[in-house]
Parts: sequence; C-alpha cells; structure tokens
Amino acid sequence: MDLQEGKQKFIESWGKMASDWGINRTMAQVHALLLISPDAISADEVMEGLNISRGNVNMNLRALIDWGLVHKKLKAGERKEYFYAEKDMWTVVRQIIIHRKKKELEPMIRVLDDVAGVEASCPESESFCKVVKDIRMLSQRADQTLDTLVKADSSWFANIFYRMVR
Amino acid sequence: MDLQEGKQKFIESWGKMASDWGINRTMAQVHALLLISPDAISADEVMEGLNISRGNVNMNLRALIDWGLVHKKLKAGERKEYFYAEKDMWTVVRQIIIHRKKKELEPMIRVLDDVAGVEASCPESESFCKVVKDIRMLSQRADQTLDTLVKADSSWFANIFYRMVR
DNA sequence: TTTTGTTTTCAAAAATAATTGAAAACTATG
DNA sequence: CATAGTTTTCAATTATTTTTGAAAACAAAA
Repeated sequence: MDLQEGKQKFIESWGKMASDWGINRTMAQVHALLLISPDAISADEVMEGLNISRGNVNMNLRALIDWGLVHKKLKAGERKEYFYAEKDMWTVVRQIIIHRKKKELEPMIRVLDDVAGVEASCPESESFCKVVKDIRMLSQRADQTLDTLVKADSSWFANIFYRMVR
Repeated sequence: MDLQEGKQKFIESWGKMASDWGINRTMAQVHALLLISPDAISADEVMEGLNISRGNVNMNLRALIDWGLVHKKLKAGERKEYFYAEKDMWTVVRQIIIHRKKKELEPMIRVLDDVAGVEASCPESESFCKVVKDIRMLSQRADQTLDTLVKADSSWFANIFYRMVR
C-alpha cells in the first residue's frame, strides 16, 4: 500500500465509523482530510480532495469548527481562509464528548427527570418505574464521569483506561 | 404527567437517543416498549402499541434478539410467540458494547493496522503517520478496556464510574 | 393432507438525510 | 462607491434509510 492509498483508506474508514455513530459521513471525511494534512488548507482544496461541492464543504467545515475539531487560519495578505484540524487526540476526544453530551445525554436526562415524576404513582407500574430509575441512575453516573473526564488533563487521560482495567 | 404520558415520553426519548447514536429509531422504540412492559408481549401488541407494520416489528424484534437485548418466550399451549426485554441494565450495556465493538471498532482497528503498514515510508508524511499512530493506539486501548468491561460482573460495573472519578 | 394461525421475506413506496449549485451576502481593496 | 474575491445560504435535487404490506414459507392441529 502506498501513501496515497493509505490516506484514501483512512478517510473512507473514518467516514464509515462516523456514520455508524450518527455523524455525517462527509463531515468526518473532511475532518480526516484535515487531520492528515501537514498544513492548513483552503475550502477549494477540500472540494478537490473529496470531490464535493462548495456548499457542502462550507457547511461541514462550519460544523467541525462548532465541534471544536477544526480551526481557521488567516494567512497574512491573503483573503482566502485556511483550515487545520486539532491534532491532539485527547483534545479531539474531549471536544466530541463535550458536544455529544450537551446535545444528546443532557436532554435525555432531562426527560428521565420529568418522567421520574410519574414515580409517585409507582406501585401501579413497578416495571416502568424500575426501568426509568435504573436508566436514570446510569445516565447520571455517566454524566458525572464525563464531566470529570473533560476536565482532566492529557496525561490523566492517557492513564484512564489502564487504571480502569488494572 | 400520568403514567400513559410518561411511557409515551420514555419511548419517544429512547428512540431519539438511539437515532442520535446511529441506531434505528423504531428498533429502540420496540426495545423501550418491551423494557416497560411487565410481561412478555406478542408481535401484534407491539404493532398496536407503536402503530407500525408487522414486517417492521418482525425485523426489529429479530435485530433486538440478535443484539441480545430481547428474548423469546413460548407460552404453553399457544402458537404465538411472546417477547420480553432483558431488564438488567448492566447486561443491556454489556450486550450493546459487545455488538457495536464487533461491528464497528474492530473493523476500524483492522483498517488502521493495514494503513499503519504505510509507516515504513513515514518520513515523507509525518503528519499522516502521527495521526494514524495516535488513533490506532487510542482504539487499541479502548478495545482492551471494553474487553475487560464486558467480562466484568455487575457489581464491578456499578463501581467503575466511581473509581474513574475518585 | 388440508386447513388455519403465525412468522418471514423483500420489492416497492415513503420518509429522512445529505448534497448541489447558483444567487445573495459579505468584505477587502482600489 | 464600485469591483472582485470569497463565503454563506437554501430551495431543489439526489441519495440513503426505513417502512410497508401482500405473498410465501412455515408449522401445529384437524
């Protein structure tokens, strides 16, 4: 496998994984392309690199910036904008956690809190109340843990998995 | 909020969360319905409960059984099949981890291993090799950790988050 | 074997999500 | 202010995913 082929495979695979996880495939491919670019590149270069339209590139770069995974760079004396990816993988993981937690876990917890109000009438539906209680507890634990995780620093992160399994 | 409303909200919310995570919304709603049903129910009851077609119910029950989240129950003297959800949340989490790890993380790791072969020619693309190396290491760590997790028992699981954040 | 109740399949239809591309909106510069 | 380079928007199109429903397959009982 040569370098070009390897890059291609990496981009495709990153996109596939993302779409399995509910993230737009193209967004992940733009991310992958930037991750493996030594320098910041322009929207035109992304268009060309992935064969996608200008509008698509613009929207996905915007989303990536919103997720904190990509940054803008302005080159002196040039009007064009350049983009580069955050390459520190701990920061990438942290940003993804922050983003998805806010958009997905937190709303879920709010619903579970609401629904838990029904628990007053629990005896009449033990099954429902038990499930809500269990999932709610699990979600809250996850929420707390993720909060701690995102506040942790890189070296702590490097050890976390090791600590978990020891 | 009354019980009926609470159940409805729970089913919708579970479905929404699932589709955010790349899981078919209806599959999750069938799962939610079974989770909050005190007894095993038939495909007809699922059809009626969620207003979906027989084919859809059949396919999603099948998928849930494949994921190890739902089981079949045959009642003596009846030809109809009944279904009930696994209610132990640790088992639910474990089954989801097993399933998604096998279908998504492991193929990704295989691609990264392949692509890492390019590393031989690394000096000519430091950026690419560095990213692949970092993601590969991260994925392998996650893989090992998840293996340990799925082998762990329920009480261990109950403590894991606590241990992580202490 | 035939009938009847039930599950399964899968091509076609519907619903949802992503993409395009051209026009509008910006914005630096002359 | 006007021009030109660039980014942004978004209605229309295209692609993908999900759902339907009727027919086929299956299996227990008559």
